[in-house]
Amino acid sequence: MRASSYFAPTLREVPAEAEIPSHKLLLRAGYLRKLGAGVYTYLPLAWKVIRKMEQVLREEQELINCAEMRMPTLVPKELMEETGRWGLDVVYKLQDRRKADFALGFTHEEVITDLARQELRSWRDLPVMLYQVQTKFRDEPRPRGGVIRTREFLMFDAYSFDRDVDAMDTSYKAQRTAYERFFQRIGLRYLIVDADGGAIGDLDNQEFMSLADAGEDTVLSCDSCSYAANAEKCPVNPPATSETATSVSLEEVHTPNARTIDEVAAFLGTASSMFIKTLIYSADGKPVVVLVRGDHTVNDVKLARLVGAAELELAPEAMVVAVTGAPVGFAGPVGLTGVPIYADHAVTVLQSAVTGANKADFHITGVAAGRDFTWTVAADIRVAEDGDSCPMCTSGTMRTTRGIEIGHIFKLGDKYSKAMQLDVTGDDGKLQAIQMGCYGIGMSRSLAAIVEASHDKDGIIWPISVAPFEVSIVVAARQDDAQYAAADAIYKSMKAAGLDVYFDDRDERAGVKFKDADLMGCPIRVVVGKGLATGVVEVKQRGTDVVETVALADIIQRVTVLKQQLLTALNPATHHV
RNA sequence: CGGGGCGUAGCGCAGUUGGUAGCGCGCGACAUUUGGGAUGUUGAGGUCGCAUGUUCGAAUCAUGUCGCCCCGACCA
Repeated sequence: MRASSYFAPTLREVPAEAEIPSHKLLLRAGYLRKLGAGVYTYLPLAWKVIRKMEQVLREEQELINCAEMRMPTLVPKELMEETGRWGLDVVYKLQDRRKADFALGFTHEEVITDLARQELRSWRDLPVMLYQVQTKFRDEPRPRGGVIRTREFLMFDAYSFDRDVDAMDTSYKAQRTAYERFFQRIGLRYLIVDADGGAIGDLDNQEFMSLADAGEDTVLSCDSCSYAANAEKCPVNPPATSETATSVSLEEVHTPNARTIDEVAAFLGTASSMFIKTLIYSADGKPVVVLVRGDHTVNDVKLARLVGAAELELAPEAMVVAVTGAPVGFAGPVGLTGVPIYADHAVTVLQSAVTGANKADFHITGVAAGRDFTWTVAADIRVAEDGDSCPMCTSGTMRTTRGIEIGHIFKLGDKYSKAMQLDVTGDDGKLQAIQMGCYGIGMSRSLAAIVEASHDKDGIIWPISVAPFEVSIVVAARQDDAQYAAADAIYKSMKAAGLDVYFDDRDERAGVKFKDADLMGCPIRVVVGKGLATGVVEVKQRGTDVVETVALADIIQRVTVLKQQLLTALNPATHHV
């Protein structure tokens, strides 16, 4: 491709809307433009990267016998109602001229399951794995981070259909391997973490996380074993030792205007870890009391699963007053009756704690768990934190980092097949529900994740497997006939040699072209300039400062070898994450 | 949806006590330059997000509204 007739509008200044590196660079380097909040146009460069990612994905899916297909974007309301998802807030809805309702596909379990139940008859038809790469629509409450979370985005989604749980496990593992190879080949380092399945279910599911400061998720990983989990999933070990019982007695203390843990802790001069944080939740409209240590945070996901509530949120003020008899900020477990009390393990060993007195402007000190209050259920309901002991190997320590969720694989079991009567005749002649799995990769998000992980102050540094161009040629002085002729000849022969090459033949000053080349981020740069007088050109790898001088006659050969080396470095057989 | 911030030229921004708009970059032309975002001369480009109101007069004040960004909620 010749720059003189290409469309890659670069910006010298960073648009005010961008904050994270990938967003800034993708805008500046001419990959993306915003149309509205969470709605982006992928300019030629970005689209080319996406297409290259897709190609790698296709090769890997082919290896596990997963076939590409394409489902509609318009999904009839009736189908969505079968699984109860028509009413979800994230669904974009529209009507046709006959007033028929449709959803814009935000995922395709319903469509694929409908197809499968019409076509799959016998266990002999299984297994089947299918995938597509398609635009998804979700009415996100808050799009953010450029292309990290958008309302319209490109996603790979695959679905597996198996006769039983063992076969489903096999499909799940095959996809996991395909994912590992895919991410390695596109040069994106990742961590596989245990995750919460959200509304889709609570069977085995794992997320592929690209570690980045701009990530939306908190990831905990063990510094000793290989265990890692999303913070919303990560189990917390119960306290190893219980505190020795003390004979401190209860004392009511006046704490005027001190409502938060920090305020009361400062007022009393007591550490927040000695507090019992008492929160009133509304679980499907009914009050529930939750106790965690003052320095801990309630894990809403764990709590919702424990309580078994569909809707769980902090109770409105009126409910708090009704339950505790005090305004918000003075709740405590002592003397609370008639409401289920869920206590985190860490709370059940406290022996001289501070908590609210269920009375305005008063707290109680010297509170002993078991002696002064009891609980309905003691469980793990707090968010895991940096420094916690590992729930798997118990000898390691968990450390936190931020991560971008680039892939998620799920075992669905029979959740959708039962809801939608997807069954086949088994080898015993009886109908049985199919075991499903579903697998997703955020393509546009992965694009951003690569940039987050691979850039410097000058621009993007693409892994060669997905770079928009493998090589970029810069003619230092376009108006020098000899230079231009040489560069043009190199360009043509590189194309003939099968290299994906970008030729910056614009009549710009050399500096401008160098800056743009760095921004764009192609892995190999060839400069045709002064050296031409002695028959040489320069070769430089993006991200390094080593400049190689290569004889004109050897340039194709040299660049081809370099390309091969860079590709080999990304090969799953040799590339260890 | 709650909290905070911002809407003025393609991009980044300024605009005083209310008097009908400016700077830098970018863009066009010309000249001089030419290996890391050149310099000079000159030129084009704006219903100041939108609406209503106050006023002789509104980018500026008031009310409303729309949009965008960040934090939180939310995120199959």
